Amino acid sequence: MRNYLVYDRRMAQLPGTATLNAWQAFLEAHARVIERLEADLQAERGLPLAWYDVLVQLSEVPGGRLRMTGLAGAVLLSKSGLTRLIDRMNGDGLVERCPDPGDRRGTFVQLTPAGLGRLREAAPVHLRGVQEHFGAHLSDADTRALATALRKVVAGLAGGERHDLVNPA
Amino acid sequence: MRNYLVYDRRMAQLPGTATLNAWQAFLEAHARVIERLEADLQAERGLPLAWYDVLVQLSEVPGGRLRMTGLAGAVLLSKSGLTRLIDRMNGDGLVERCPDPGDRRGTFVQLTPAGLGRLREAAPVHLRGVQEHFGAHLSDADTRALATALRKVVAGLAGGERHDLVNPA
DNA sequence: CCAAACTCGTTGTATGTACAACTAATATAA
DNA sequence: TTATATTAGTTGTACATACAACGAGTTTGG
Repeated sequence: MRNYLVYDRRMAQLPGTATLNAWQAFLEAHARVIERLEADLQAERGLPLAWYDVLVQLSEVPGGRLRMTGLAGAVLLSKSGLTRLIDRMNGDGLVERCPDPGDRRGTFVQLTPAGLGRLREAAPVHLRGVQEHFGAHLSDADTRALATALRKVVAGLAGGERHDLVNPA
Repeated sequence: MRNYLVYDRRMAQLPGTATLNAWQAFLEAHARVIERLEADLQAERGLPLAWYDVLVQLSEVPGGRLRMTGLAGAVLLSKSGLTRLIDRMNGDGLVERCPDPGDRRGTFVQLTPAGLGRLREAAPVHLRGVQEHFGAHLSDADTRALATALRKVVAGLAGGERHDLVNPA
């Protein structure tokens, strides 16, 4: 029986210099770009990046509404984190909570006209920032390579969930 | 007078689809990989990633000591955030505060033997995670392209600080 | 049907982080 | 030399987030 996969994993278990260099650049680029985007959006439109992210997710779905759990997944936040975030955004009138008639446990978060307005104001600032602080420094080839490589990472993580070897499902 | 630079910037002001794809992949990859690394290190060694980062920074400098401000910059934390983090790590005996004899305002953060021990235990877990969740999914070419591209982003940000056009320095 | 198991969202609580104000020490300049 | 400005680090306060426990609603198996 071939067991090269096990062997390969042992060989590949520790990252080499090239991987560590890429990892370090990845961390620093993320921290610095996010910091800049957050500062720009806050300074020019008074909007935290997390709020912008919620507005974008809602605006991209038909009806402008999502369930709490779905939205939490989309913006990479915990359920409780999203509850509080939606509290704050609701306080500012950017979203509303609506009951889900089909499942009375559930709550829809609905983008309001005011929320859409805020998003329309903020989007040019944010997109300019993405270009200025990220895209502008990359050649077309860089951009393609980056997207390709990082999609592999995301796909690999999704497919590489931890398995319980003692009690396999 | 040639003003194509101004023209170019206007043309390039908004990101195209390719840039947005790369940006989205970048965000998702970062969130998912960090989440996994944090969970692994916490589960297997009871060490938050932020603590690990401090230990690494201290271990990489001769004498195992850094000033608070320098360390704050290295781990991308605010001064006050670092004060509290060092409080906690000091409480666990992993670092110590030592006065700087040359500048009595200053404080050195000194890695303790216990801190070095924790780092030595944790490093294999963390490095395995970097390989498993990040490096393993990339070809050599991917890895090189990633490092190259992201270093350009970091360099571009460093050189592209915001200037105050009204009150130039 | 009904009871057990599950799911949805919120709440209590703890942790972590930032900003602004503060104290102490040092550097600068008249 | 002293007054002023600058720098290092800590502290008060507010905000943001996570985890665990919970109540309410829904699904599932018998």
